[in-house]
Amino acid sequence: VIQSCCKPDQTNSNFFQEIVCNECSLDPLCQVIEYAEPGSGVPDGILARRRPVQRGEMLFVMNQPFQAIYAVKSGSFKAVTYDQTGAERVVGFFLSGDLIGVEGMANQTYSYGVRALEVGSVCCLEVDRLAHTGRSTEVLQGALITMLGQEVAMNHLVTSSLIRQNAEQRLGAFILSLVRRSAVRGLSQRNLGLSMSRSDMASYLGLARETVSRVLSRFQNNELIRLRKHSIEVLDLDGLERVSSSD
Amino acid sequence: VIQSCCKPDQTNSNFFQEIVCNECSLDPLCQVIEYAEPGSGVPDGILARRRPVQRGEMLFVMNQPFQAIYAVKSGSFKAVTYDQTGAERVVGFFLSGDLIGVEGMANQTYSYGVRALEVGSVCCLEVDRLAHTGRSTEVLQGALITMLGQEVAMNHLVTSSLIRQNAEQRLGAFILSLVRRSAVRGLSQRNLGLSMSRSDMASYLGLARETVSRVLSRFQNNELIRLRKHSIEVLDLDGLERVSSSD
DNA sequence: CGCCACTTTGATCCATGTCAAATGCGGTGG
DNA sequence: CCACCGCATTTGACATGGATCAAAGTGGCG
Repeated sequence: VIQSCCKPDQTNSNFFQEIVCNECSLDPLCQVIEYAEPGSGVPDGILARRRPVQRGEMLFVMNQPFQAIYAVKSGSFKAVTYDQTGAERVVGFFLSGDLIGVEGMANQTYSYGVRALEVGSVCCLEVDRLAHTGRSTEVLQGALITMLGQEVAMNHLVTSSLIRQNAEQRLGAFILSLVRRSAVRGLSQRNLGLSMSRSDMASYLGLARETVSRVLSRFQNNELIRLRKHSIEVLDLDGLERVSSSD
Repeated sequence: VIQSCCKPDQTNSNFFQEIVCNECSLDPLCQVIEYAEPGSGVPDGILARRRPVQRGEMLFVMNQPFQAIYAVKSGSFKAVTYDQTGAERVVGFFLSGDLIGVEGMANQTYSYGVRALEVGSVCCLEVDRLAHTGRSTEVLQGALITMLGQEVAMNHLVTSSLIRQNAEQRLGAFILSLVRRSAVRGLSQRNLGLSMSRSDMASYLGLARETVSRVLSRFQNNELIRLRKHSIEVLDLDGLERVSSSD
């Protein structure tokens, strides 16, 4: 029997709430794998397997040769590159159900590194081995093209809006994107885990740490959100939409 | 005989310098087509054909169903989206040899419109018909994945740097990107055609028109470039690299 | 309990957006 | 060929959002 991400390795006990497979971005690929012909020479348990990760652990580093794509089952991650001075630049966050590393497949190299923001677990699909599974390749490629295309389309939007938004709009939109991603996964839309530091958010949004802090405080004063230690409670969705989209 | 972009339709006389096929981004796909089996049922001249475009003409509009990918043979184009107020937002430029519309393939919809900045010509590859050419599909998909992956990787870079660069850095990097694209195509690296307006550049870079004007003037005063009517002469490449990368 | 990293808050300065006016350029009609 | 008009570009003056520097507050962990 082929080991897919839907059949977690029993040795990996995991105490955290995990996203179920049919809400997982990797699922289409897992499906493909399930449908691969028996006897295609694929060793059991190779294609997708669960793996726990520690806080701070790197899934892979920038410029490392491409090996696998990952699906986040629980926890959260940040994608980082480095500027000339060696300072970390956050270029993205990954939450439960997100796919990590898809675009590395094209260049055979990861264009950024990925670090875990908290303990969690991932499903790991070793694509180079998958290439030998026979006729499933075409279907896999189709799925991949769709994912890449969506990423490109989304990126265009994100880029072109981020660049001309002010600090309130960027942070509002950022929070809303977290809310929406929570909603898609069926999680609470009021309470958002905020596993990344203010510095990470600032780096991602192209703002100074202090500005992030100030704007979040302002949001709280205006009763749009309530700040907690490592989470925020969303009080006024409409209000957030208003500040983030006045464009 | 299959009509590829390498065999321009004689009825389309074109007076402008065109990029040769082996420098064209579409060439890998054209190659695939050449290698498609004879008798595969593909009508002659359908796969890729040359087409002239007028200044201001739209290749396709935003949200239009995906039909074809284009390769720029001559001329230049801008990709545009629209904000809530209906104002145009430039999200990219396409020059000779560039591919247009690749990511539309994934979603079956173009995520932006494309307008010609000057007279020119394109090769037009109608992908939906290509899907019926038989076994070439897998190779085509491979090429497509590579292109999309590169686009995603490049976008990550562009996004994450644009957002935290100041006006000089953005414009310097923009000019350098034009220089590099010229170099790849074997064109002059000193004289750059600047077919887009200052407003287009400003929109693309997320700056005010006035700021673009001021910074270009500053560049000229510092003898980095010389401004012409619709072109710029690059005087000091190293200087440009210096202003654009101090990050 | 105390250290250290992170966050918040305050004060100041500068880059860039905005408004306004001048200049330049291409096209059109006389 | 010239005069005029409209539009793009340039230049100037000013206002302000956010970066930067500085310092105080907060929380986690040994």
